[in-house]
Amino acid sequence: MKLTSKGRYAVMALADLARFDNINPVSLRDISLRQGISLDYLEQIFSKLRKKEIVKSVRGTQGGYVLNKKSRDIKLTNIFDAVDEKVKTVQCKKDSKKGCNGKATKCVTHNLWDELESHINNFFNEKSLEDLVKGNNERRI
Amino acid sequence: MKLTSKGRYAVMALADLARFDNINPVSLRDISLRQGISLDYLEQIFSKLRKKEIVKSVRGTQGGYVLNKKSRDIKLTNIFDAVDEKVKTVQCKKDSKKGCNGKATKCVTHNLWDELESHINNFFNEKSLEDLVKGNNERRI
DNA sequence: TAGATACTTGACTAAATTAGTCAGGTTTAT
DNA sequence: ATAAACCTGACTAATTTAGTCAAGTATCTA
Repeated sequence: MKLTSKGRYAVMALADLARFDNINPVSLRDISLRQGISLDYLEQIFSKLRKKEIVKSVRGTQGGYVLNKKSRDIKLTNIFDAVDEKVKTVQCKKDSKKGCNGKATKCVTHNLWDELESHINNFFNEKSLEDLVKGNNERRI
Repeated sequence: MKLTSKGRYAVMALADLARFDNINPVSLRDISLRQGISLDYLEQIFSKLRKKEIVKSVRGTQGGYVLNKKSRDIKLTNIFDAVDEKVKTVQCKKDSKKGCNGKATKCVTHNLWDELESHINNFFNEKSLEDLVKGNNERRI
């Protein structure tokens, strides 16, 4: 199971976007400066977010990105999903179709990871971008 | 945040041990065969489990490993801890001592990861080896 | 006491992943 | 026109993982 910087950056960037996009699009350059994330890396991340319709892009001068949904409707699950940040546990090898590791039965840990996975997913399903921005007033415009 | 095969193997191996150690020590060779885990890798893992006093070793012919505590008293947290399987979220860079990424304030995601971390740790603190073995009757002696 | 079994330790490594960088575009407001 | 900003794909250094390999030491049993 992994949760890496890419996921964190995506959340940070979107939280930034949620606070600063009122009317005008927000440029990645601004986000890069404010959040201290490499511009090139942000571009990769936003490319994925756009494909999943979490943000919209506006090209050209004065362009940038805008949220494509209300921040309350963007759950962390959606974000992680978009950037391929899979919250998945280690899989048992499925040599046979019957059980784990080629055995006839499920391995002892099988249900455990399933349980954990739902546990974590529940957590991320509940949290929206709005929750994050509201709950944490870093705001200092 | 990571949860890799090492942690899963440790749990599988200990669950195996919990079921088969009645009087006699269980050899890693047996565990290796039953669970399909490389013997050499198991040795690394058990070396760590022994140092944390989760198992005891018995050398020589007919030797092997024995649980050092009751399976009800071995929590998954203890196991992961022993094999350096840290359930920790991505850290913010602490350039300054004040906040994240050298900023004066905490980053938006800071509390989020803390929350998630406790969420997961709670889960692992509750589960004991006994729970696993009981709940999942792969037993087919 | 010889030999086999099994633990013990440390060094090494191939493959995968991460967290980016780099280079070269295209679009559009001014 | 030109600069700002999006867009895309290829590349890479560093790290981690999931082991393997080698060379032991301890102890039981014949």
